[in-house]
Amino acid sequence: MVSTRKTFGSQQCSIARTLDVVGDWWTLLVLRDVFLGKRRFDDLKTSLAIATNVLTARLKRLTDAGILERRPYQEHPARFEYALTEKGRDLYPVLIALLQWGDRHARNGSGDPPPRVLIHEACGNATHATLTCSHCSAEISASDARTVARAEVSGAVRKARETRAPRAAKT
Amino acid sequence: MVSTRKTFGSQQCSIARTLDVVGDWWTLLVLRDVFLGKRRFDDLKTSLAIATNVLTARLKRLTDAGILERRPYQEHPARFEYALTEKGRDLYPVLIALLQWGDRHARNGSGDPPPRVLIHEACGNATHATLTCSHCSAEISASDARTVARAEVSGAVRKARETRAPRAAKT
DNA sequence: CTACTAAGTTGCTTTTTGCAACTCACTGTG
DNA sequence: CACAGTGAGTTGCAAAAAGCAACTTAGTAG
Repeated sequence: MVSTRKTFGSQQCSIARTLDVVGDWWTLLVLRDVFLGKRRFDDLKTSLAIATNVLTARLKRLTDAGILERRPYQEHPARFEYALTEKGRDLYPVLIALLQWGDRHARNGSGDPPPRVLIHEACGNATHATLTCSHCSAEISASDARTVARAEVSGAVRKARETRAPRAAKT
Repeated sequence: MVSTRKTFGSQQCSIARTLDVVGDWWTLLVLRDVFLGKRRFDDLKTSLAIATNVLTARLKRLTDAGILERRPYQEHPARFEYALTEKGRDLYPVLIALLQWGDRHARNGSGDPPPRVLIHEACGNATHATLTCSHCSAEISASDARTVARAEVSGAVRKARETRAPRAAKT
């Protein structure tokens, strides 16, 4: 069917499972457009220059996955729009992370400034989003975080508490 | 050519350009493993159960893109390892965002707890990373942020400052 | 009744994957 | 040095997706 050539979904890894739902060429771009407010088939089709069958398949997958909700916005010629569910809205950080990496590292050769700027309306500023620790509010980077298997958790936390930054041993 | 069926790279959008480099089935999983400390061809191959030619292609693309650096770790049988460059390390937020979404929303049916837990070594806690505004340090969510074209920036910021949350008009 | 639009389907061609088998360079062992 | 062994790939081929264009269905506007 549409899905998994190698079923990432069954892997024991949340990243793999996320990619299983959302990790192909078009899906994240469709979501980008939905976050930008495009919710209709034709808007998406035009904006993405995507083949209709592919768009159909993506919307179906996203709807099946509970990321989008398909609902009619008019009865008689039965027209539908696709809105983000909460599950879908939770993908925002992923999009923002991609956006910011692109802004910093994927200027298309010509050194243009990034075409879109992130505005945080709550505070009214053009902003730059950072990933911060829910505990200490410091920015998290690859060098001071790591993931450990759940089973090792208590030990790992204890270890980190004792020795403060053991720089992840080998891994 | 390895590349782009529909050249996202040329699009005026940082998300599209990022996905152009990193947005296919395997690439992010390869990076996940590199972040977990796997740096050798065979480790990656085994861990991902990926076909060698596909892995070769991915590593080459990532290396060409400046995300990984290929360097010899021994001379005589000329063996190489792949290390993250700074550009590569900057993809960490993307992986974390995917990880957390998966933890919350892509439990594989069985309701298992997420298999890996994020530890912030600087503070020693199992943590949950949030996206926060570099200005006001508040958490950023889809509903209180939006992106605007660079050209409109000064106006948009001014508007947001004045009216605090105009909910992104139409787009 | 004709033209037109939104939202898809269907069918067919071109690309990409996935897989297995093969090469190449070197190692360590006797 | 002959010989099995290993890491890092290539090459070739069958199968799966993606791209493209034409067709359908349902309803509106004139």
